[in-house]
Amino acid sequence: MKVANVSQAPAVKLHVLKDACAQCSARELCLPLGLTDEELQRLDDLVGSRQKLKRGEHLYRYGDHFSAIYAIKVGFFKTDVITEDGRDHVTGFQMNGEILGMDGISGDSYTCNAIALEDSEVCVIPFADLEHLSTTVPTLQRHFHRVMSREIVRDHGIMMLLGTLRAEERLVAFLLNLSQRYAARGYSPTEFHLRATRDEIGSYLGLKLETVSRALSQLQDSGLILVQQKYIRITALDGLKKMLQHAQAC
Amino acid sequence: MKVANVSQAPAVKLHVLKDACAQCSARELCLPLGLTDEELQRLDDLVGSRQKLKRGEHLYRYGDHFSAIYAIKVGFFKTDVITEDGRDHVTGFQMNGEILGMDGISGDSYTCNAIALEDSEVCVIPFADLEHLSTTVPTLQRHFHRVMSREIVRDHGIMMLLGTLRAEERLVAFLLNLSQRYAARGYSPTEFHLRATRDEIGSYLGLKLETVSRALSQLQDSGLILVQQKYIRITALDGLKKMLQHAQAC
DNA sequence: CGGTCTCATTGATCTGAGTCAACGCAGCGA
DNA sequence: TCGCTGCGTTGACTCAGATCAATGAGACCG
Repeated sequence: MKVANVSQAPAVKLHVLKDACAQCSARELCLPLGLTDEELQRLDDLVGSRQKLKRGEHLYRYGDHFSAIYAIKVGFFKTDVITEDGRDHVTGFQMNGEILGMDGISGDSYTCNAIALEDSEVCVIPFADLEHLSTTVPTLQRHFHRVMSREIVRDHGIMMLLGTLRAEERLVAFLLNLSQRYAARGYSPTEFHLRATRDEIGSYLGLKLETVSRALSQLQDSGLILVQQKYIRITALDGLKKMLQHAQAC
Repeated sequence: MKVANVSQAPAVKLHVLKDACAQCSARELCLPLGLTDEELQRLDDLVGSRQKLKRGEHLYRYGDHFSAIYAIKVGFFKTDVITEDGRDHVTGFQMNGEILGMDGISGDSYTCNAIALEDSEVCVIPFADLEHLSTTVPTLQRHFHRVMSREIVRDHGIMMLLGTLRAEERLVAFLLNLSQRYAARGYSPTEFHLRATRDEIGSYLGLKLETVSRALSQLQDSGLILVQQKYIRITALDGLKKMLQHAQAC
């Protein structure tokens, strides 16, 4: 019995390593950018555990005690905030290689809900450990700061979108953003499945679900995209991009 | 000549210290929270210099090379982004004790413009030095992460505002936010001068300047505030707060 | 396989905010 | 002092997107 356990231990360990940062397909987009093998190993050790979520499950909720950030290994998430008067608003959609939970750092509790929109898996990164490790691995520290900063820049972009674009333009910006992120992951930039409902997309873009539906239909009628429920195919990528560049003409 | 310089040096140094973090009125809101005297001294050394700006001057521009973040010592700023099609959008207003420039970390260049809305003074914090110091002062590292996270949370709040609130509610949220920030600085929470024009406020809130003007007039007619150009006096703070809580009833 | 549930589409109507335009006011410089 | 300029206010009209309502399309399940 004991012997069997010991002999199996290395196999288990090997399995863990196979899933770890060094082999992760999301690696390039996640934290471990430009680390040496040795540093990478230390990051592997840092990642406490992986966590699987079924579609619809919460990764964390508003008010939960903050102790970790999460790197999405596979899957698709949304984050939303609930206002005091009950309305909710989707603040973002996150896909593999992206980091969730940085909103929790400032007040030691999460300020939004993170919900899996499909079966997903995340790497749990205990935040205290990350801070500790980054004092001795400057590359990691630097990269983490970049990740947080990128989140700020991204949010500014959304604020701009919400503040200045019209309904159809918002949809176009949303689709182009997805396209570009899928491309960065080696997926098709012109063909993908929306994981979110029209309602969730509308909430994110500051529109009603009917408006989202109409805008999609209109883009289809213009011959720029093809829509079948959640399946989207971009048939004129340049056409979409031009819509944003010439937006002021309207 | 030489002797004179030498004898003056300490006096200058003293003057610098008088302005430094330990004595700064913005201290509590800025970076040096909960540092020991010795750590505070090291932060003082870190702050490379102070920089004065006249009203209307840029602290930095979109595309400028990033090398420092800025702590506002006195004054009031706005940040804005310009879209590819020429429209611009105000992403935030910053006051003393707040940090500017974190958008520049991710891409080594600033992604927005920071403009003084009144004569201002900032502390220049070379970012490389900050990162270096924070590897040996955990409190500083922690606090900096909190500051970045708070920026993310704040942005989520604005996204919610832009996505779900109606014009008048946005104005109310804006005024309450200013009120609360002035209160945190020991100024009156019910009486202050707007530093921004109606156009800038409108851009920030995703409204046109006429709508901002109308909404202010309407709030005044409702007896909640008093408006005289840029001077604002909140006469019913609770009334304003209730407007946001009961917003869904509309 | 029919019933139910969720999500999406489309049409008709309404309305809040945008647009256009006129006017007022304060500050500034000649 | 006057006229200019930038900013703010207010009114009349328009329109993009919200609202209300009906219908359709899958997915799931007993």
